[in-house]
Amino acid sequence: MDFLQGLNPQQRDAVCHVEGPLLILAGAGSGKTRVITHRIAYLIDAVKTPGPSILAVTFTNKAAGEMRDRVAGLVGLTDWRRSPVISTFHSFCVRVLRKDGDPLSDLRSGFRRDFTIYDDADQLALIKQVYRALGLDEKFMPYRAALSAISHAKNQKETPADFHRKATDPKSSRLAVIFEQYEDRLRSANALDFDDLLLETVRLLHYDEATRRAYCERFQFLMIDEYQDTNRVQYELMRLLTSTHHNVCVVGDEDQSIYGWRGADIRNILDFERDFPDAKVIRLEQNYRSTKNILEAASSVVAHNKERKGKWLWTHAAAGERIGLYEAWDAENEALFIADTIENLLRANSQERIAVLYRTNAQSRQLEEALRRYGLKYLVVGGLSFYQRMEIKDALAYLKVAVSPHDSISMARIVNTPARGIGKTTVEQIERAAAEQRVSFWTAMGRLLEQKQFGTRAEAAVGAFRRLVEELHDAALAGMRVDELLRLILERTGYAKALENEQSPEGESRLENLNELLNAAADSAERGESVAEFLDHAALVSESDDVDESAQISLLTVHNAKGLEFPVVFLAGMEEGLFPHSRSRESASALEEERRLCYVGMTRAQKRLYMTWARSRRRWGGGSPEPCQPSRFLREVPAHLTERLSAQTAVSQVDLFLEQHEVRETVKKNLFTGKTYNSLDHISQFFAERGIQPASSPPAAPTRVSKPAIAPPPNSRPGKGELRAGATIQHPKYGRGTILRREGEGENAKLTISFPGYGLKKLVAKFAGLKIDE
DNA sequence: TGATTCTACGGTCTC
DNA sequence: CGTAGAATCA
Repeated sequence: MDFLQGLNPQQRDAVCHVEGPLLILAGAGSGKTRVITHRIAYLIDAVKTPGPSILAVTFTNKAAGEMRDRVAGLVGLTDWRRSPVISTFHSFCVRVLRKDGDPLSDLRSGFRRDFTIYDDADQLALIKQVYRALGLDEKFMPYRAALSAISHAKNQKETPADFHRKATDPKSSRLAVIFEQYEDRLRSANALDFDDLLLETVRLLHYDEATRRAYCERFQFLMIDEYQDTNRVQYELMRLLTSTHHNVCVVGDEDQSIYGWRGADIRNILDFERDFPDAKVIRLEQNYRSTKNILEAASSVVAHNKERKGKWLWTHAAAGERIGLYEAWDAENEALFIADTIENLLRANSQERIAVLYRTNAQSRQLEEALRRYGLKYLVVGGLSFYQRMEIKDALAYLKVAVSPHDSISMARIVNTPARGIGKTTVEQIERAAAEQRVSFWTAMGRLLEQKQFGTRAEAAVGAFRRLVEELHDAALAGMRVDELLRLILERTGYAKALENEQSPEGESRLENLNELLNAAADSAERGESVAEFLDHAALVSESDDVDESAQISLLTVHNAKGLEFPVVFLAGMEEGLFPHSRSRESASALEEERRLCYVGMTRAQKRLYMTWARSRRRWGGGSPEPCQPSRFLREVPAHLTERLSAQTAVSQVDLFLEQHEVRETVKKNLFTGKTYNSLDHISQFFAERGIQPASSPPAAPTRVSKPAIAPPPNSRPGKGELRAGATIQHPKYGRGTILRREGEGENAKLTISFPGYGLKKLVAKFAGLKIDE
């Protein structure tokens, strides 16, 4: 097969370049992925490079999966042993550490290859624990701010000791203590956070020459996608992996660098030629995606930036329609305009794919409401993802604990879930002991138990819990399949039972989700993966991995839209303070990043681009609307490329005070069941990662959810002299009532009782002081 | 002890 | 408006 067929001269140059460093500056829509995949195929097929000696790194699992599929399609590889390694930075590092991480225990106390990964929810829980231990609350500094300070420090290779040394005021020395405890706790839990995955891999390769040499020899060719978004640590990793050869090809676009706040260092791409003086630079400037007008508008905006290498994209495409500008009265009107326009577009072409992009997730709600009023189906990307759901996090926490009982964050999550009588005081007691003795929660719990430090009630509860964890841990050690282990967990912990007993639509939905997780676990086990591997996958899925491009109408943040394209794009909320965001106003470089973000948004559009703004917008629910100024980015679009739009008649006709409430309710409900309804499909797809090409996904499911019926109370079975369902009782305050439901046994049983005139009450038998009516 | 209600507070993007 | 933590109640 000829991999050069259908490529333009620059693309062809890039594909044929074999030895030595290569920088590809690939403008938006210039066929970047095509070049990367063809180059890999070329290396394998024409240069006869063995697949496994090629490493290609991307930022998202989705991008990696797509690339794998496309390469496989080009060279017809079905045997994974001959395939190139295509993965994300994070997955790659996890693989290295799990396989060859042993020497790291010299550098990091307590490190073992069976470490757990802390995702950002875990990190948040961890920092909260640290705060609590130090008697701090968010008034000192928001959790997120502390985490981001720590993350930045780590990425600069700063230690808590450095922080202490630099600390001049009480606040920064307090922060140093937080940092120190955070790190301590990670170590005693044998856990690595996202930063650590990269950082420790770098330290390992730096420290252990044999390992480094092995990896350098194995990977003769290294390719890095989205190079403009790499941070300093990723850069170092790249340098280490190319320390014996310089066969590194990086692909990026400085105009699309939008992750500076996350530590991406734009210098990495700006300075590549200085780092590798013999680098060849290829510019891909022909755009194959957008119309001339859209391309020119976007280029004009980004041209206002100073920090760039400078390139000007061109296209053979026709001018196309002009950029539609709409000025709305308020945010609601803006949303209705968008919904109305979409309806018209769909009437003209029912197959049209449309995206509504916005700066902040909070904007999605109003847009959702408007689309619902029009009865339009849509898909929100990046809401609550499958793995962030409570029941899924709980189940995964149990799995993590089964694998590694020292994982204190997971332990804290499940120690009393479902409720088993280990209350706040007991948990605090154990946590205090753990912090004092610098051991894990699990170890501390065992010690306290042996020293008989608990009261009788707590002792029984903790003892039972310990036996439960031991049982699960033994099962995990014995190599039980992950789906069986999960089933065991759900059964032995009473988790599934508790949900069944709820008899509520919500409980049912949670059970369904857990079933879905079981399916994924079964698939994973079928592929011969261990429990730990299953957990690694779960930790490394990201929001943007479940973007479903086949959905007709997508709502997503501009950040999430990176790498995607849509025939029609709306950019909503183009206002000063929102886009560019108010947080970026002080710094020139932050403002440039906002501008690049705007550029990314605009260049997602193929045929038609709309930009809208509202003259007033309320910051949140109850507050009063605040006046807004149009975004400066709107002024940076040359006037001759735009057309002003006015509201369609339909918009003013929509009058919905009555409907509004209902719509709100529906949206709310949907937050629970429907918002990411597609991620259920995607989870199995994700776990099938290396597997078969997924069948093209069906269009988005209808989002008009029917209200779930309230479950009727279970049949009453009258019993004599007992607090049974159906019994009639007397309450000191509420008088006569009927027991509808009973949960649990003995004096701790919870009773749901209907009192005429007072409604339903949930009471605990031993506190309620009930008398049975004869 | 655990569930429910109340209150105070606050907002980017997220591997 | 939504959330998280505190206060309250049974």
